[in-house]
This record gives sequence, structure tokens and C-alpha cells, in this order.
Amino acid sequence: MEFGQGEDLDGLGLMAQVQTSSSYQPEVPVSFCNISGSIVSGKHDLPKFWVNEEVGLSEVRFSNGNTDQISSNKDGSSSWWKSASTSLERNKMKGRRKMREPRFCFQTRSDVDVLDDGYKWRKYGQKVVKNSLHPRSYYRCTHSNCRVKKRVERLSEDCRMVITTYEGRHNHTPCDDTNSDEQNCISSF
DNA sequence: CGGCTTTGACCTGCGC
DNA sequence: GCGCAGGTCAAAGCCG
Ligand SMILES: [Zn+2]
Repeated sequence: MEFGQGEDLDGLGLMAQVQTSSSYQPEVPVSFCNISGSIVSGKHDLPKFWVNEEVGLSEVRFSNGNTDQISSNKDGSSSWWKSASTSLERNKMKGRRKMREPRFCFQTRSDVDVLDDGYKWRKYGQKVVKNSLHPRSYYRCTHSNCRVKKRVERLSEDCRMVITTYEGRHNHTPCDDTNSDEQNCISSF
């Protein structure tokens, strides 16, 4: 079941500014807006989040002032973007489309599984990874033409900490209805 | 009844 | 070439 329809959703260009601009003002934050507003289950904040493009070429971090500790990486083994350091052999790229989609990594504290960030997600798999004590959940956007994927993983020692990795871009809006704000931003896509 | 979660099987890439 | 780890699908069951 690969990609039946050949679409070139390459929003990389948009993302590019994210890493370069010191003044975080790209479209990405838009989602955060929804997150903060839609979250009604009892979460609080987004301590930090990373925006990784492809093989971890760039990484943007936002936090209260603590720009450090990716934490458990001290042992130099575990990393969400491990592909970047451990097996960066993917340079070959096969010659076709591989992992072209950008990855947005968010680290949130005290989060429930399926946070409503404005989109509907359907869980399509769960797997336990080696470097994590807890299983990793795979979600996919329930839209027809949107194959955005989300990967949620809990930290080994901190169950209250979850890493949410978004893969790809939505080609629709969270609430395609009577919106005229943040949506505008995304519309540019 | 429909949509979504769950769980095991299956596939692929990579290392050894 | 085989084994491991990670990722995805699909059937069944559950919940609304
Ligand atoms: Zn979507």
C-alpha cells in the first residue's frame, strides 16, 4: 500500500524558514495555538519542541530558557532522530522518494495519549522500541487525502513525558469550517 | 452500525 | 544469509 497517488507535498520550503529564522514565526506555531486551545483534558504546557528536518539537519528548540538535555541521550544511544547519528547511511536515498517529509518533534510533559490538537488521529500500530521501556504508538490522520503520521513515545523513566513526532503536512485544516485566522496561514500551502 | 482501538503478523532496511 | 529493530497492515472486538 504505498502511495497510490503521486503528490508532491513538499512543504519543505516553508519549513526551511523555521530553522533559519531566529524569530520563530513560521506556520508551525499555528498548530501550537490549537494545541494550547484545544487541549481540554488537563495538560498544561509545551516545555520544548524540536523541529527536525529530514536527517536531523536542523533543529529548533523552544523552551523557558533551558536549551539542553535531550536528557536520556547521555548514554549516547537513544535518540528519536537516531537515524541522524547512528545510521546516517541513508545518504543513498535509493533514488526516489524516501523520507521526504519533515518531522516535527514535540516533547510534552504530562500528556495523555490522544491529545486533540485539532486533528483526528487513528491509531494504526503500537510497538515497543528497544531504548524505551514503553511502547510507541503510531497514529495517522483520519482524513482521506491526508496521510500525515504521528508517532507518540513515552520516555523510559518519565512516563509523564511524551515525545510526539509529526511526520508530513496536513493538506487540510484542523477545522475546515468557519475559520479565518490561523487557517489562513496554512492555506498558503 | 460505524469508527476506532487492539494485537499479532508481516515487511523492509541494516548490521553482523 | 540471517537476525534484529522498527514500521505498517489488517482482522476482530469494543464503544458510542
Ligand atoms: Zn491531516
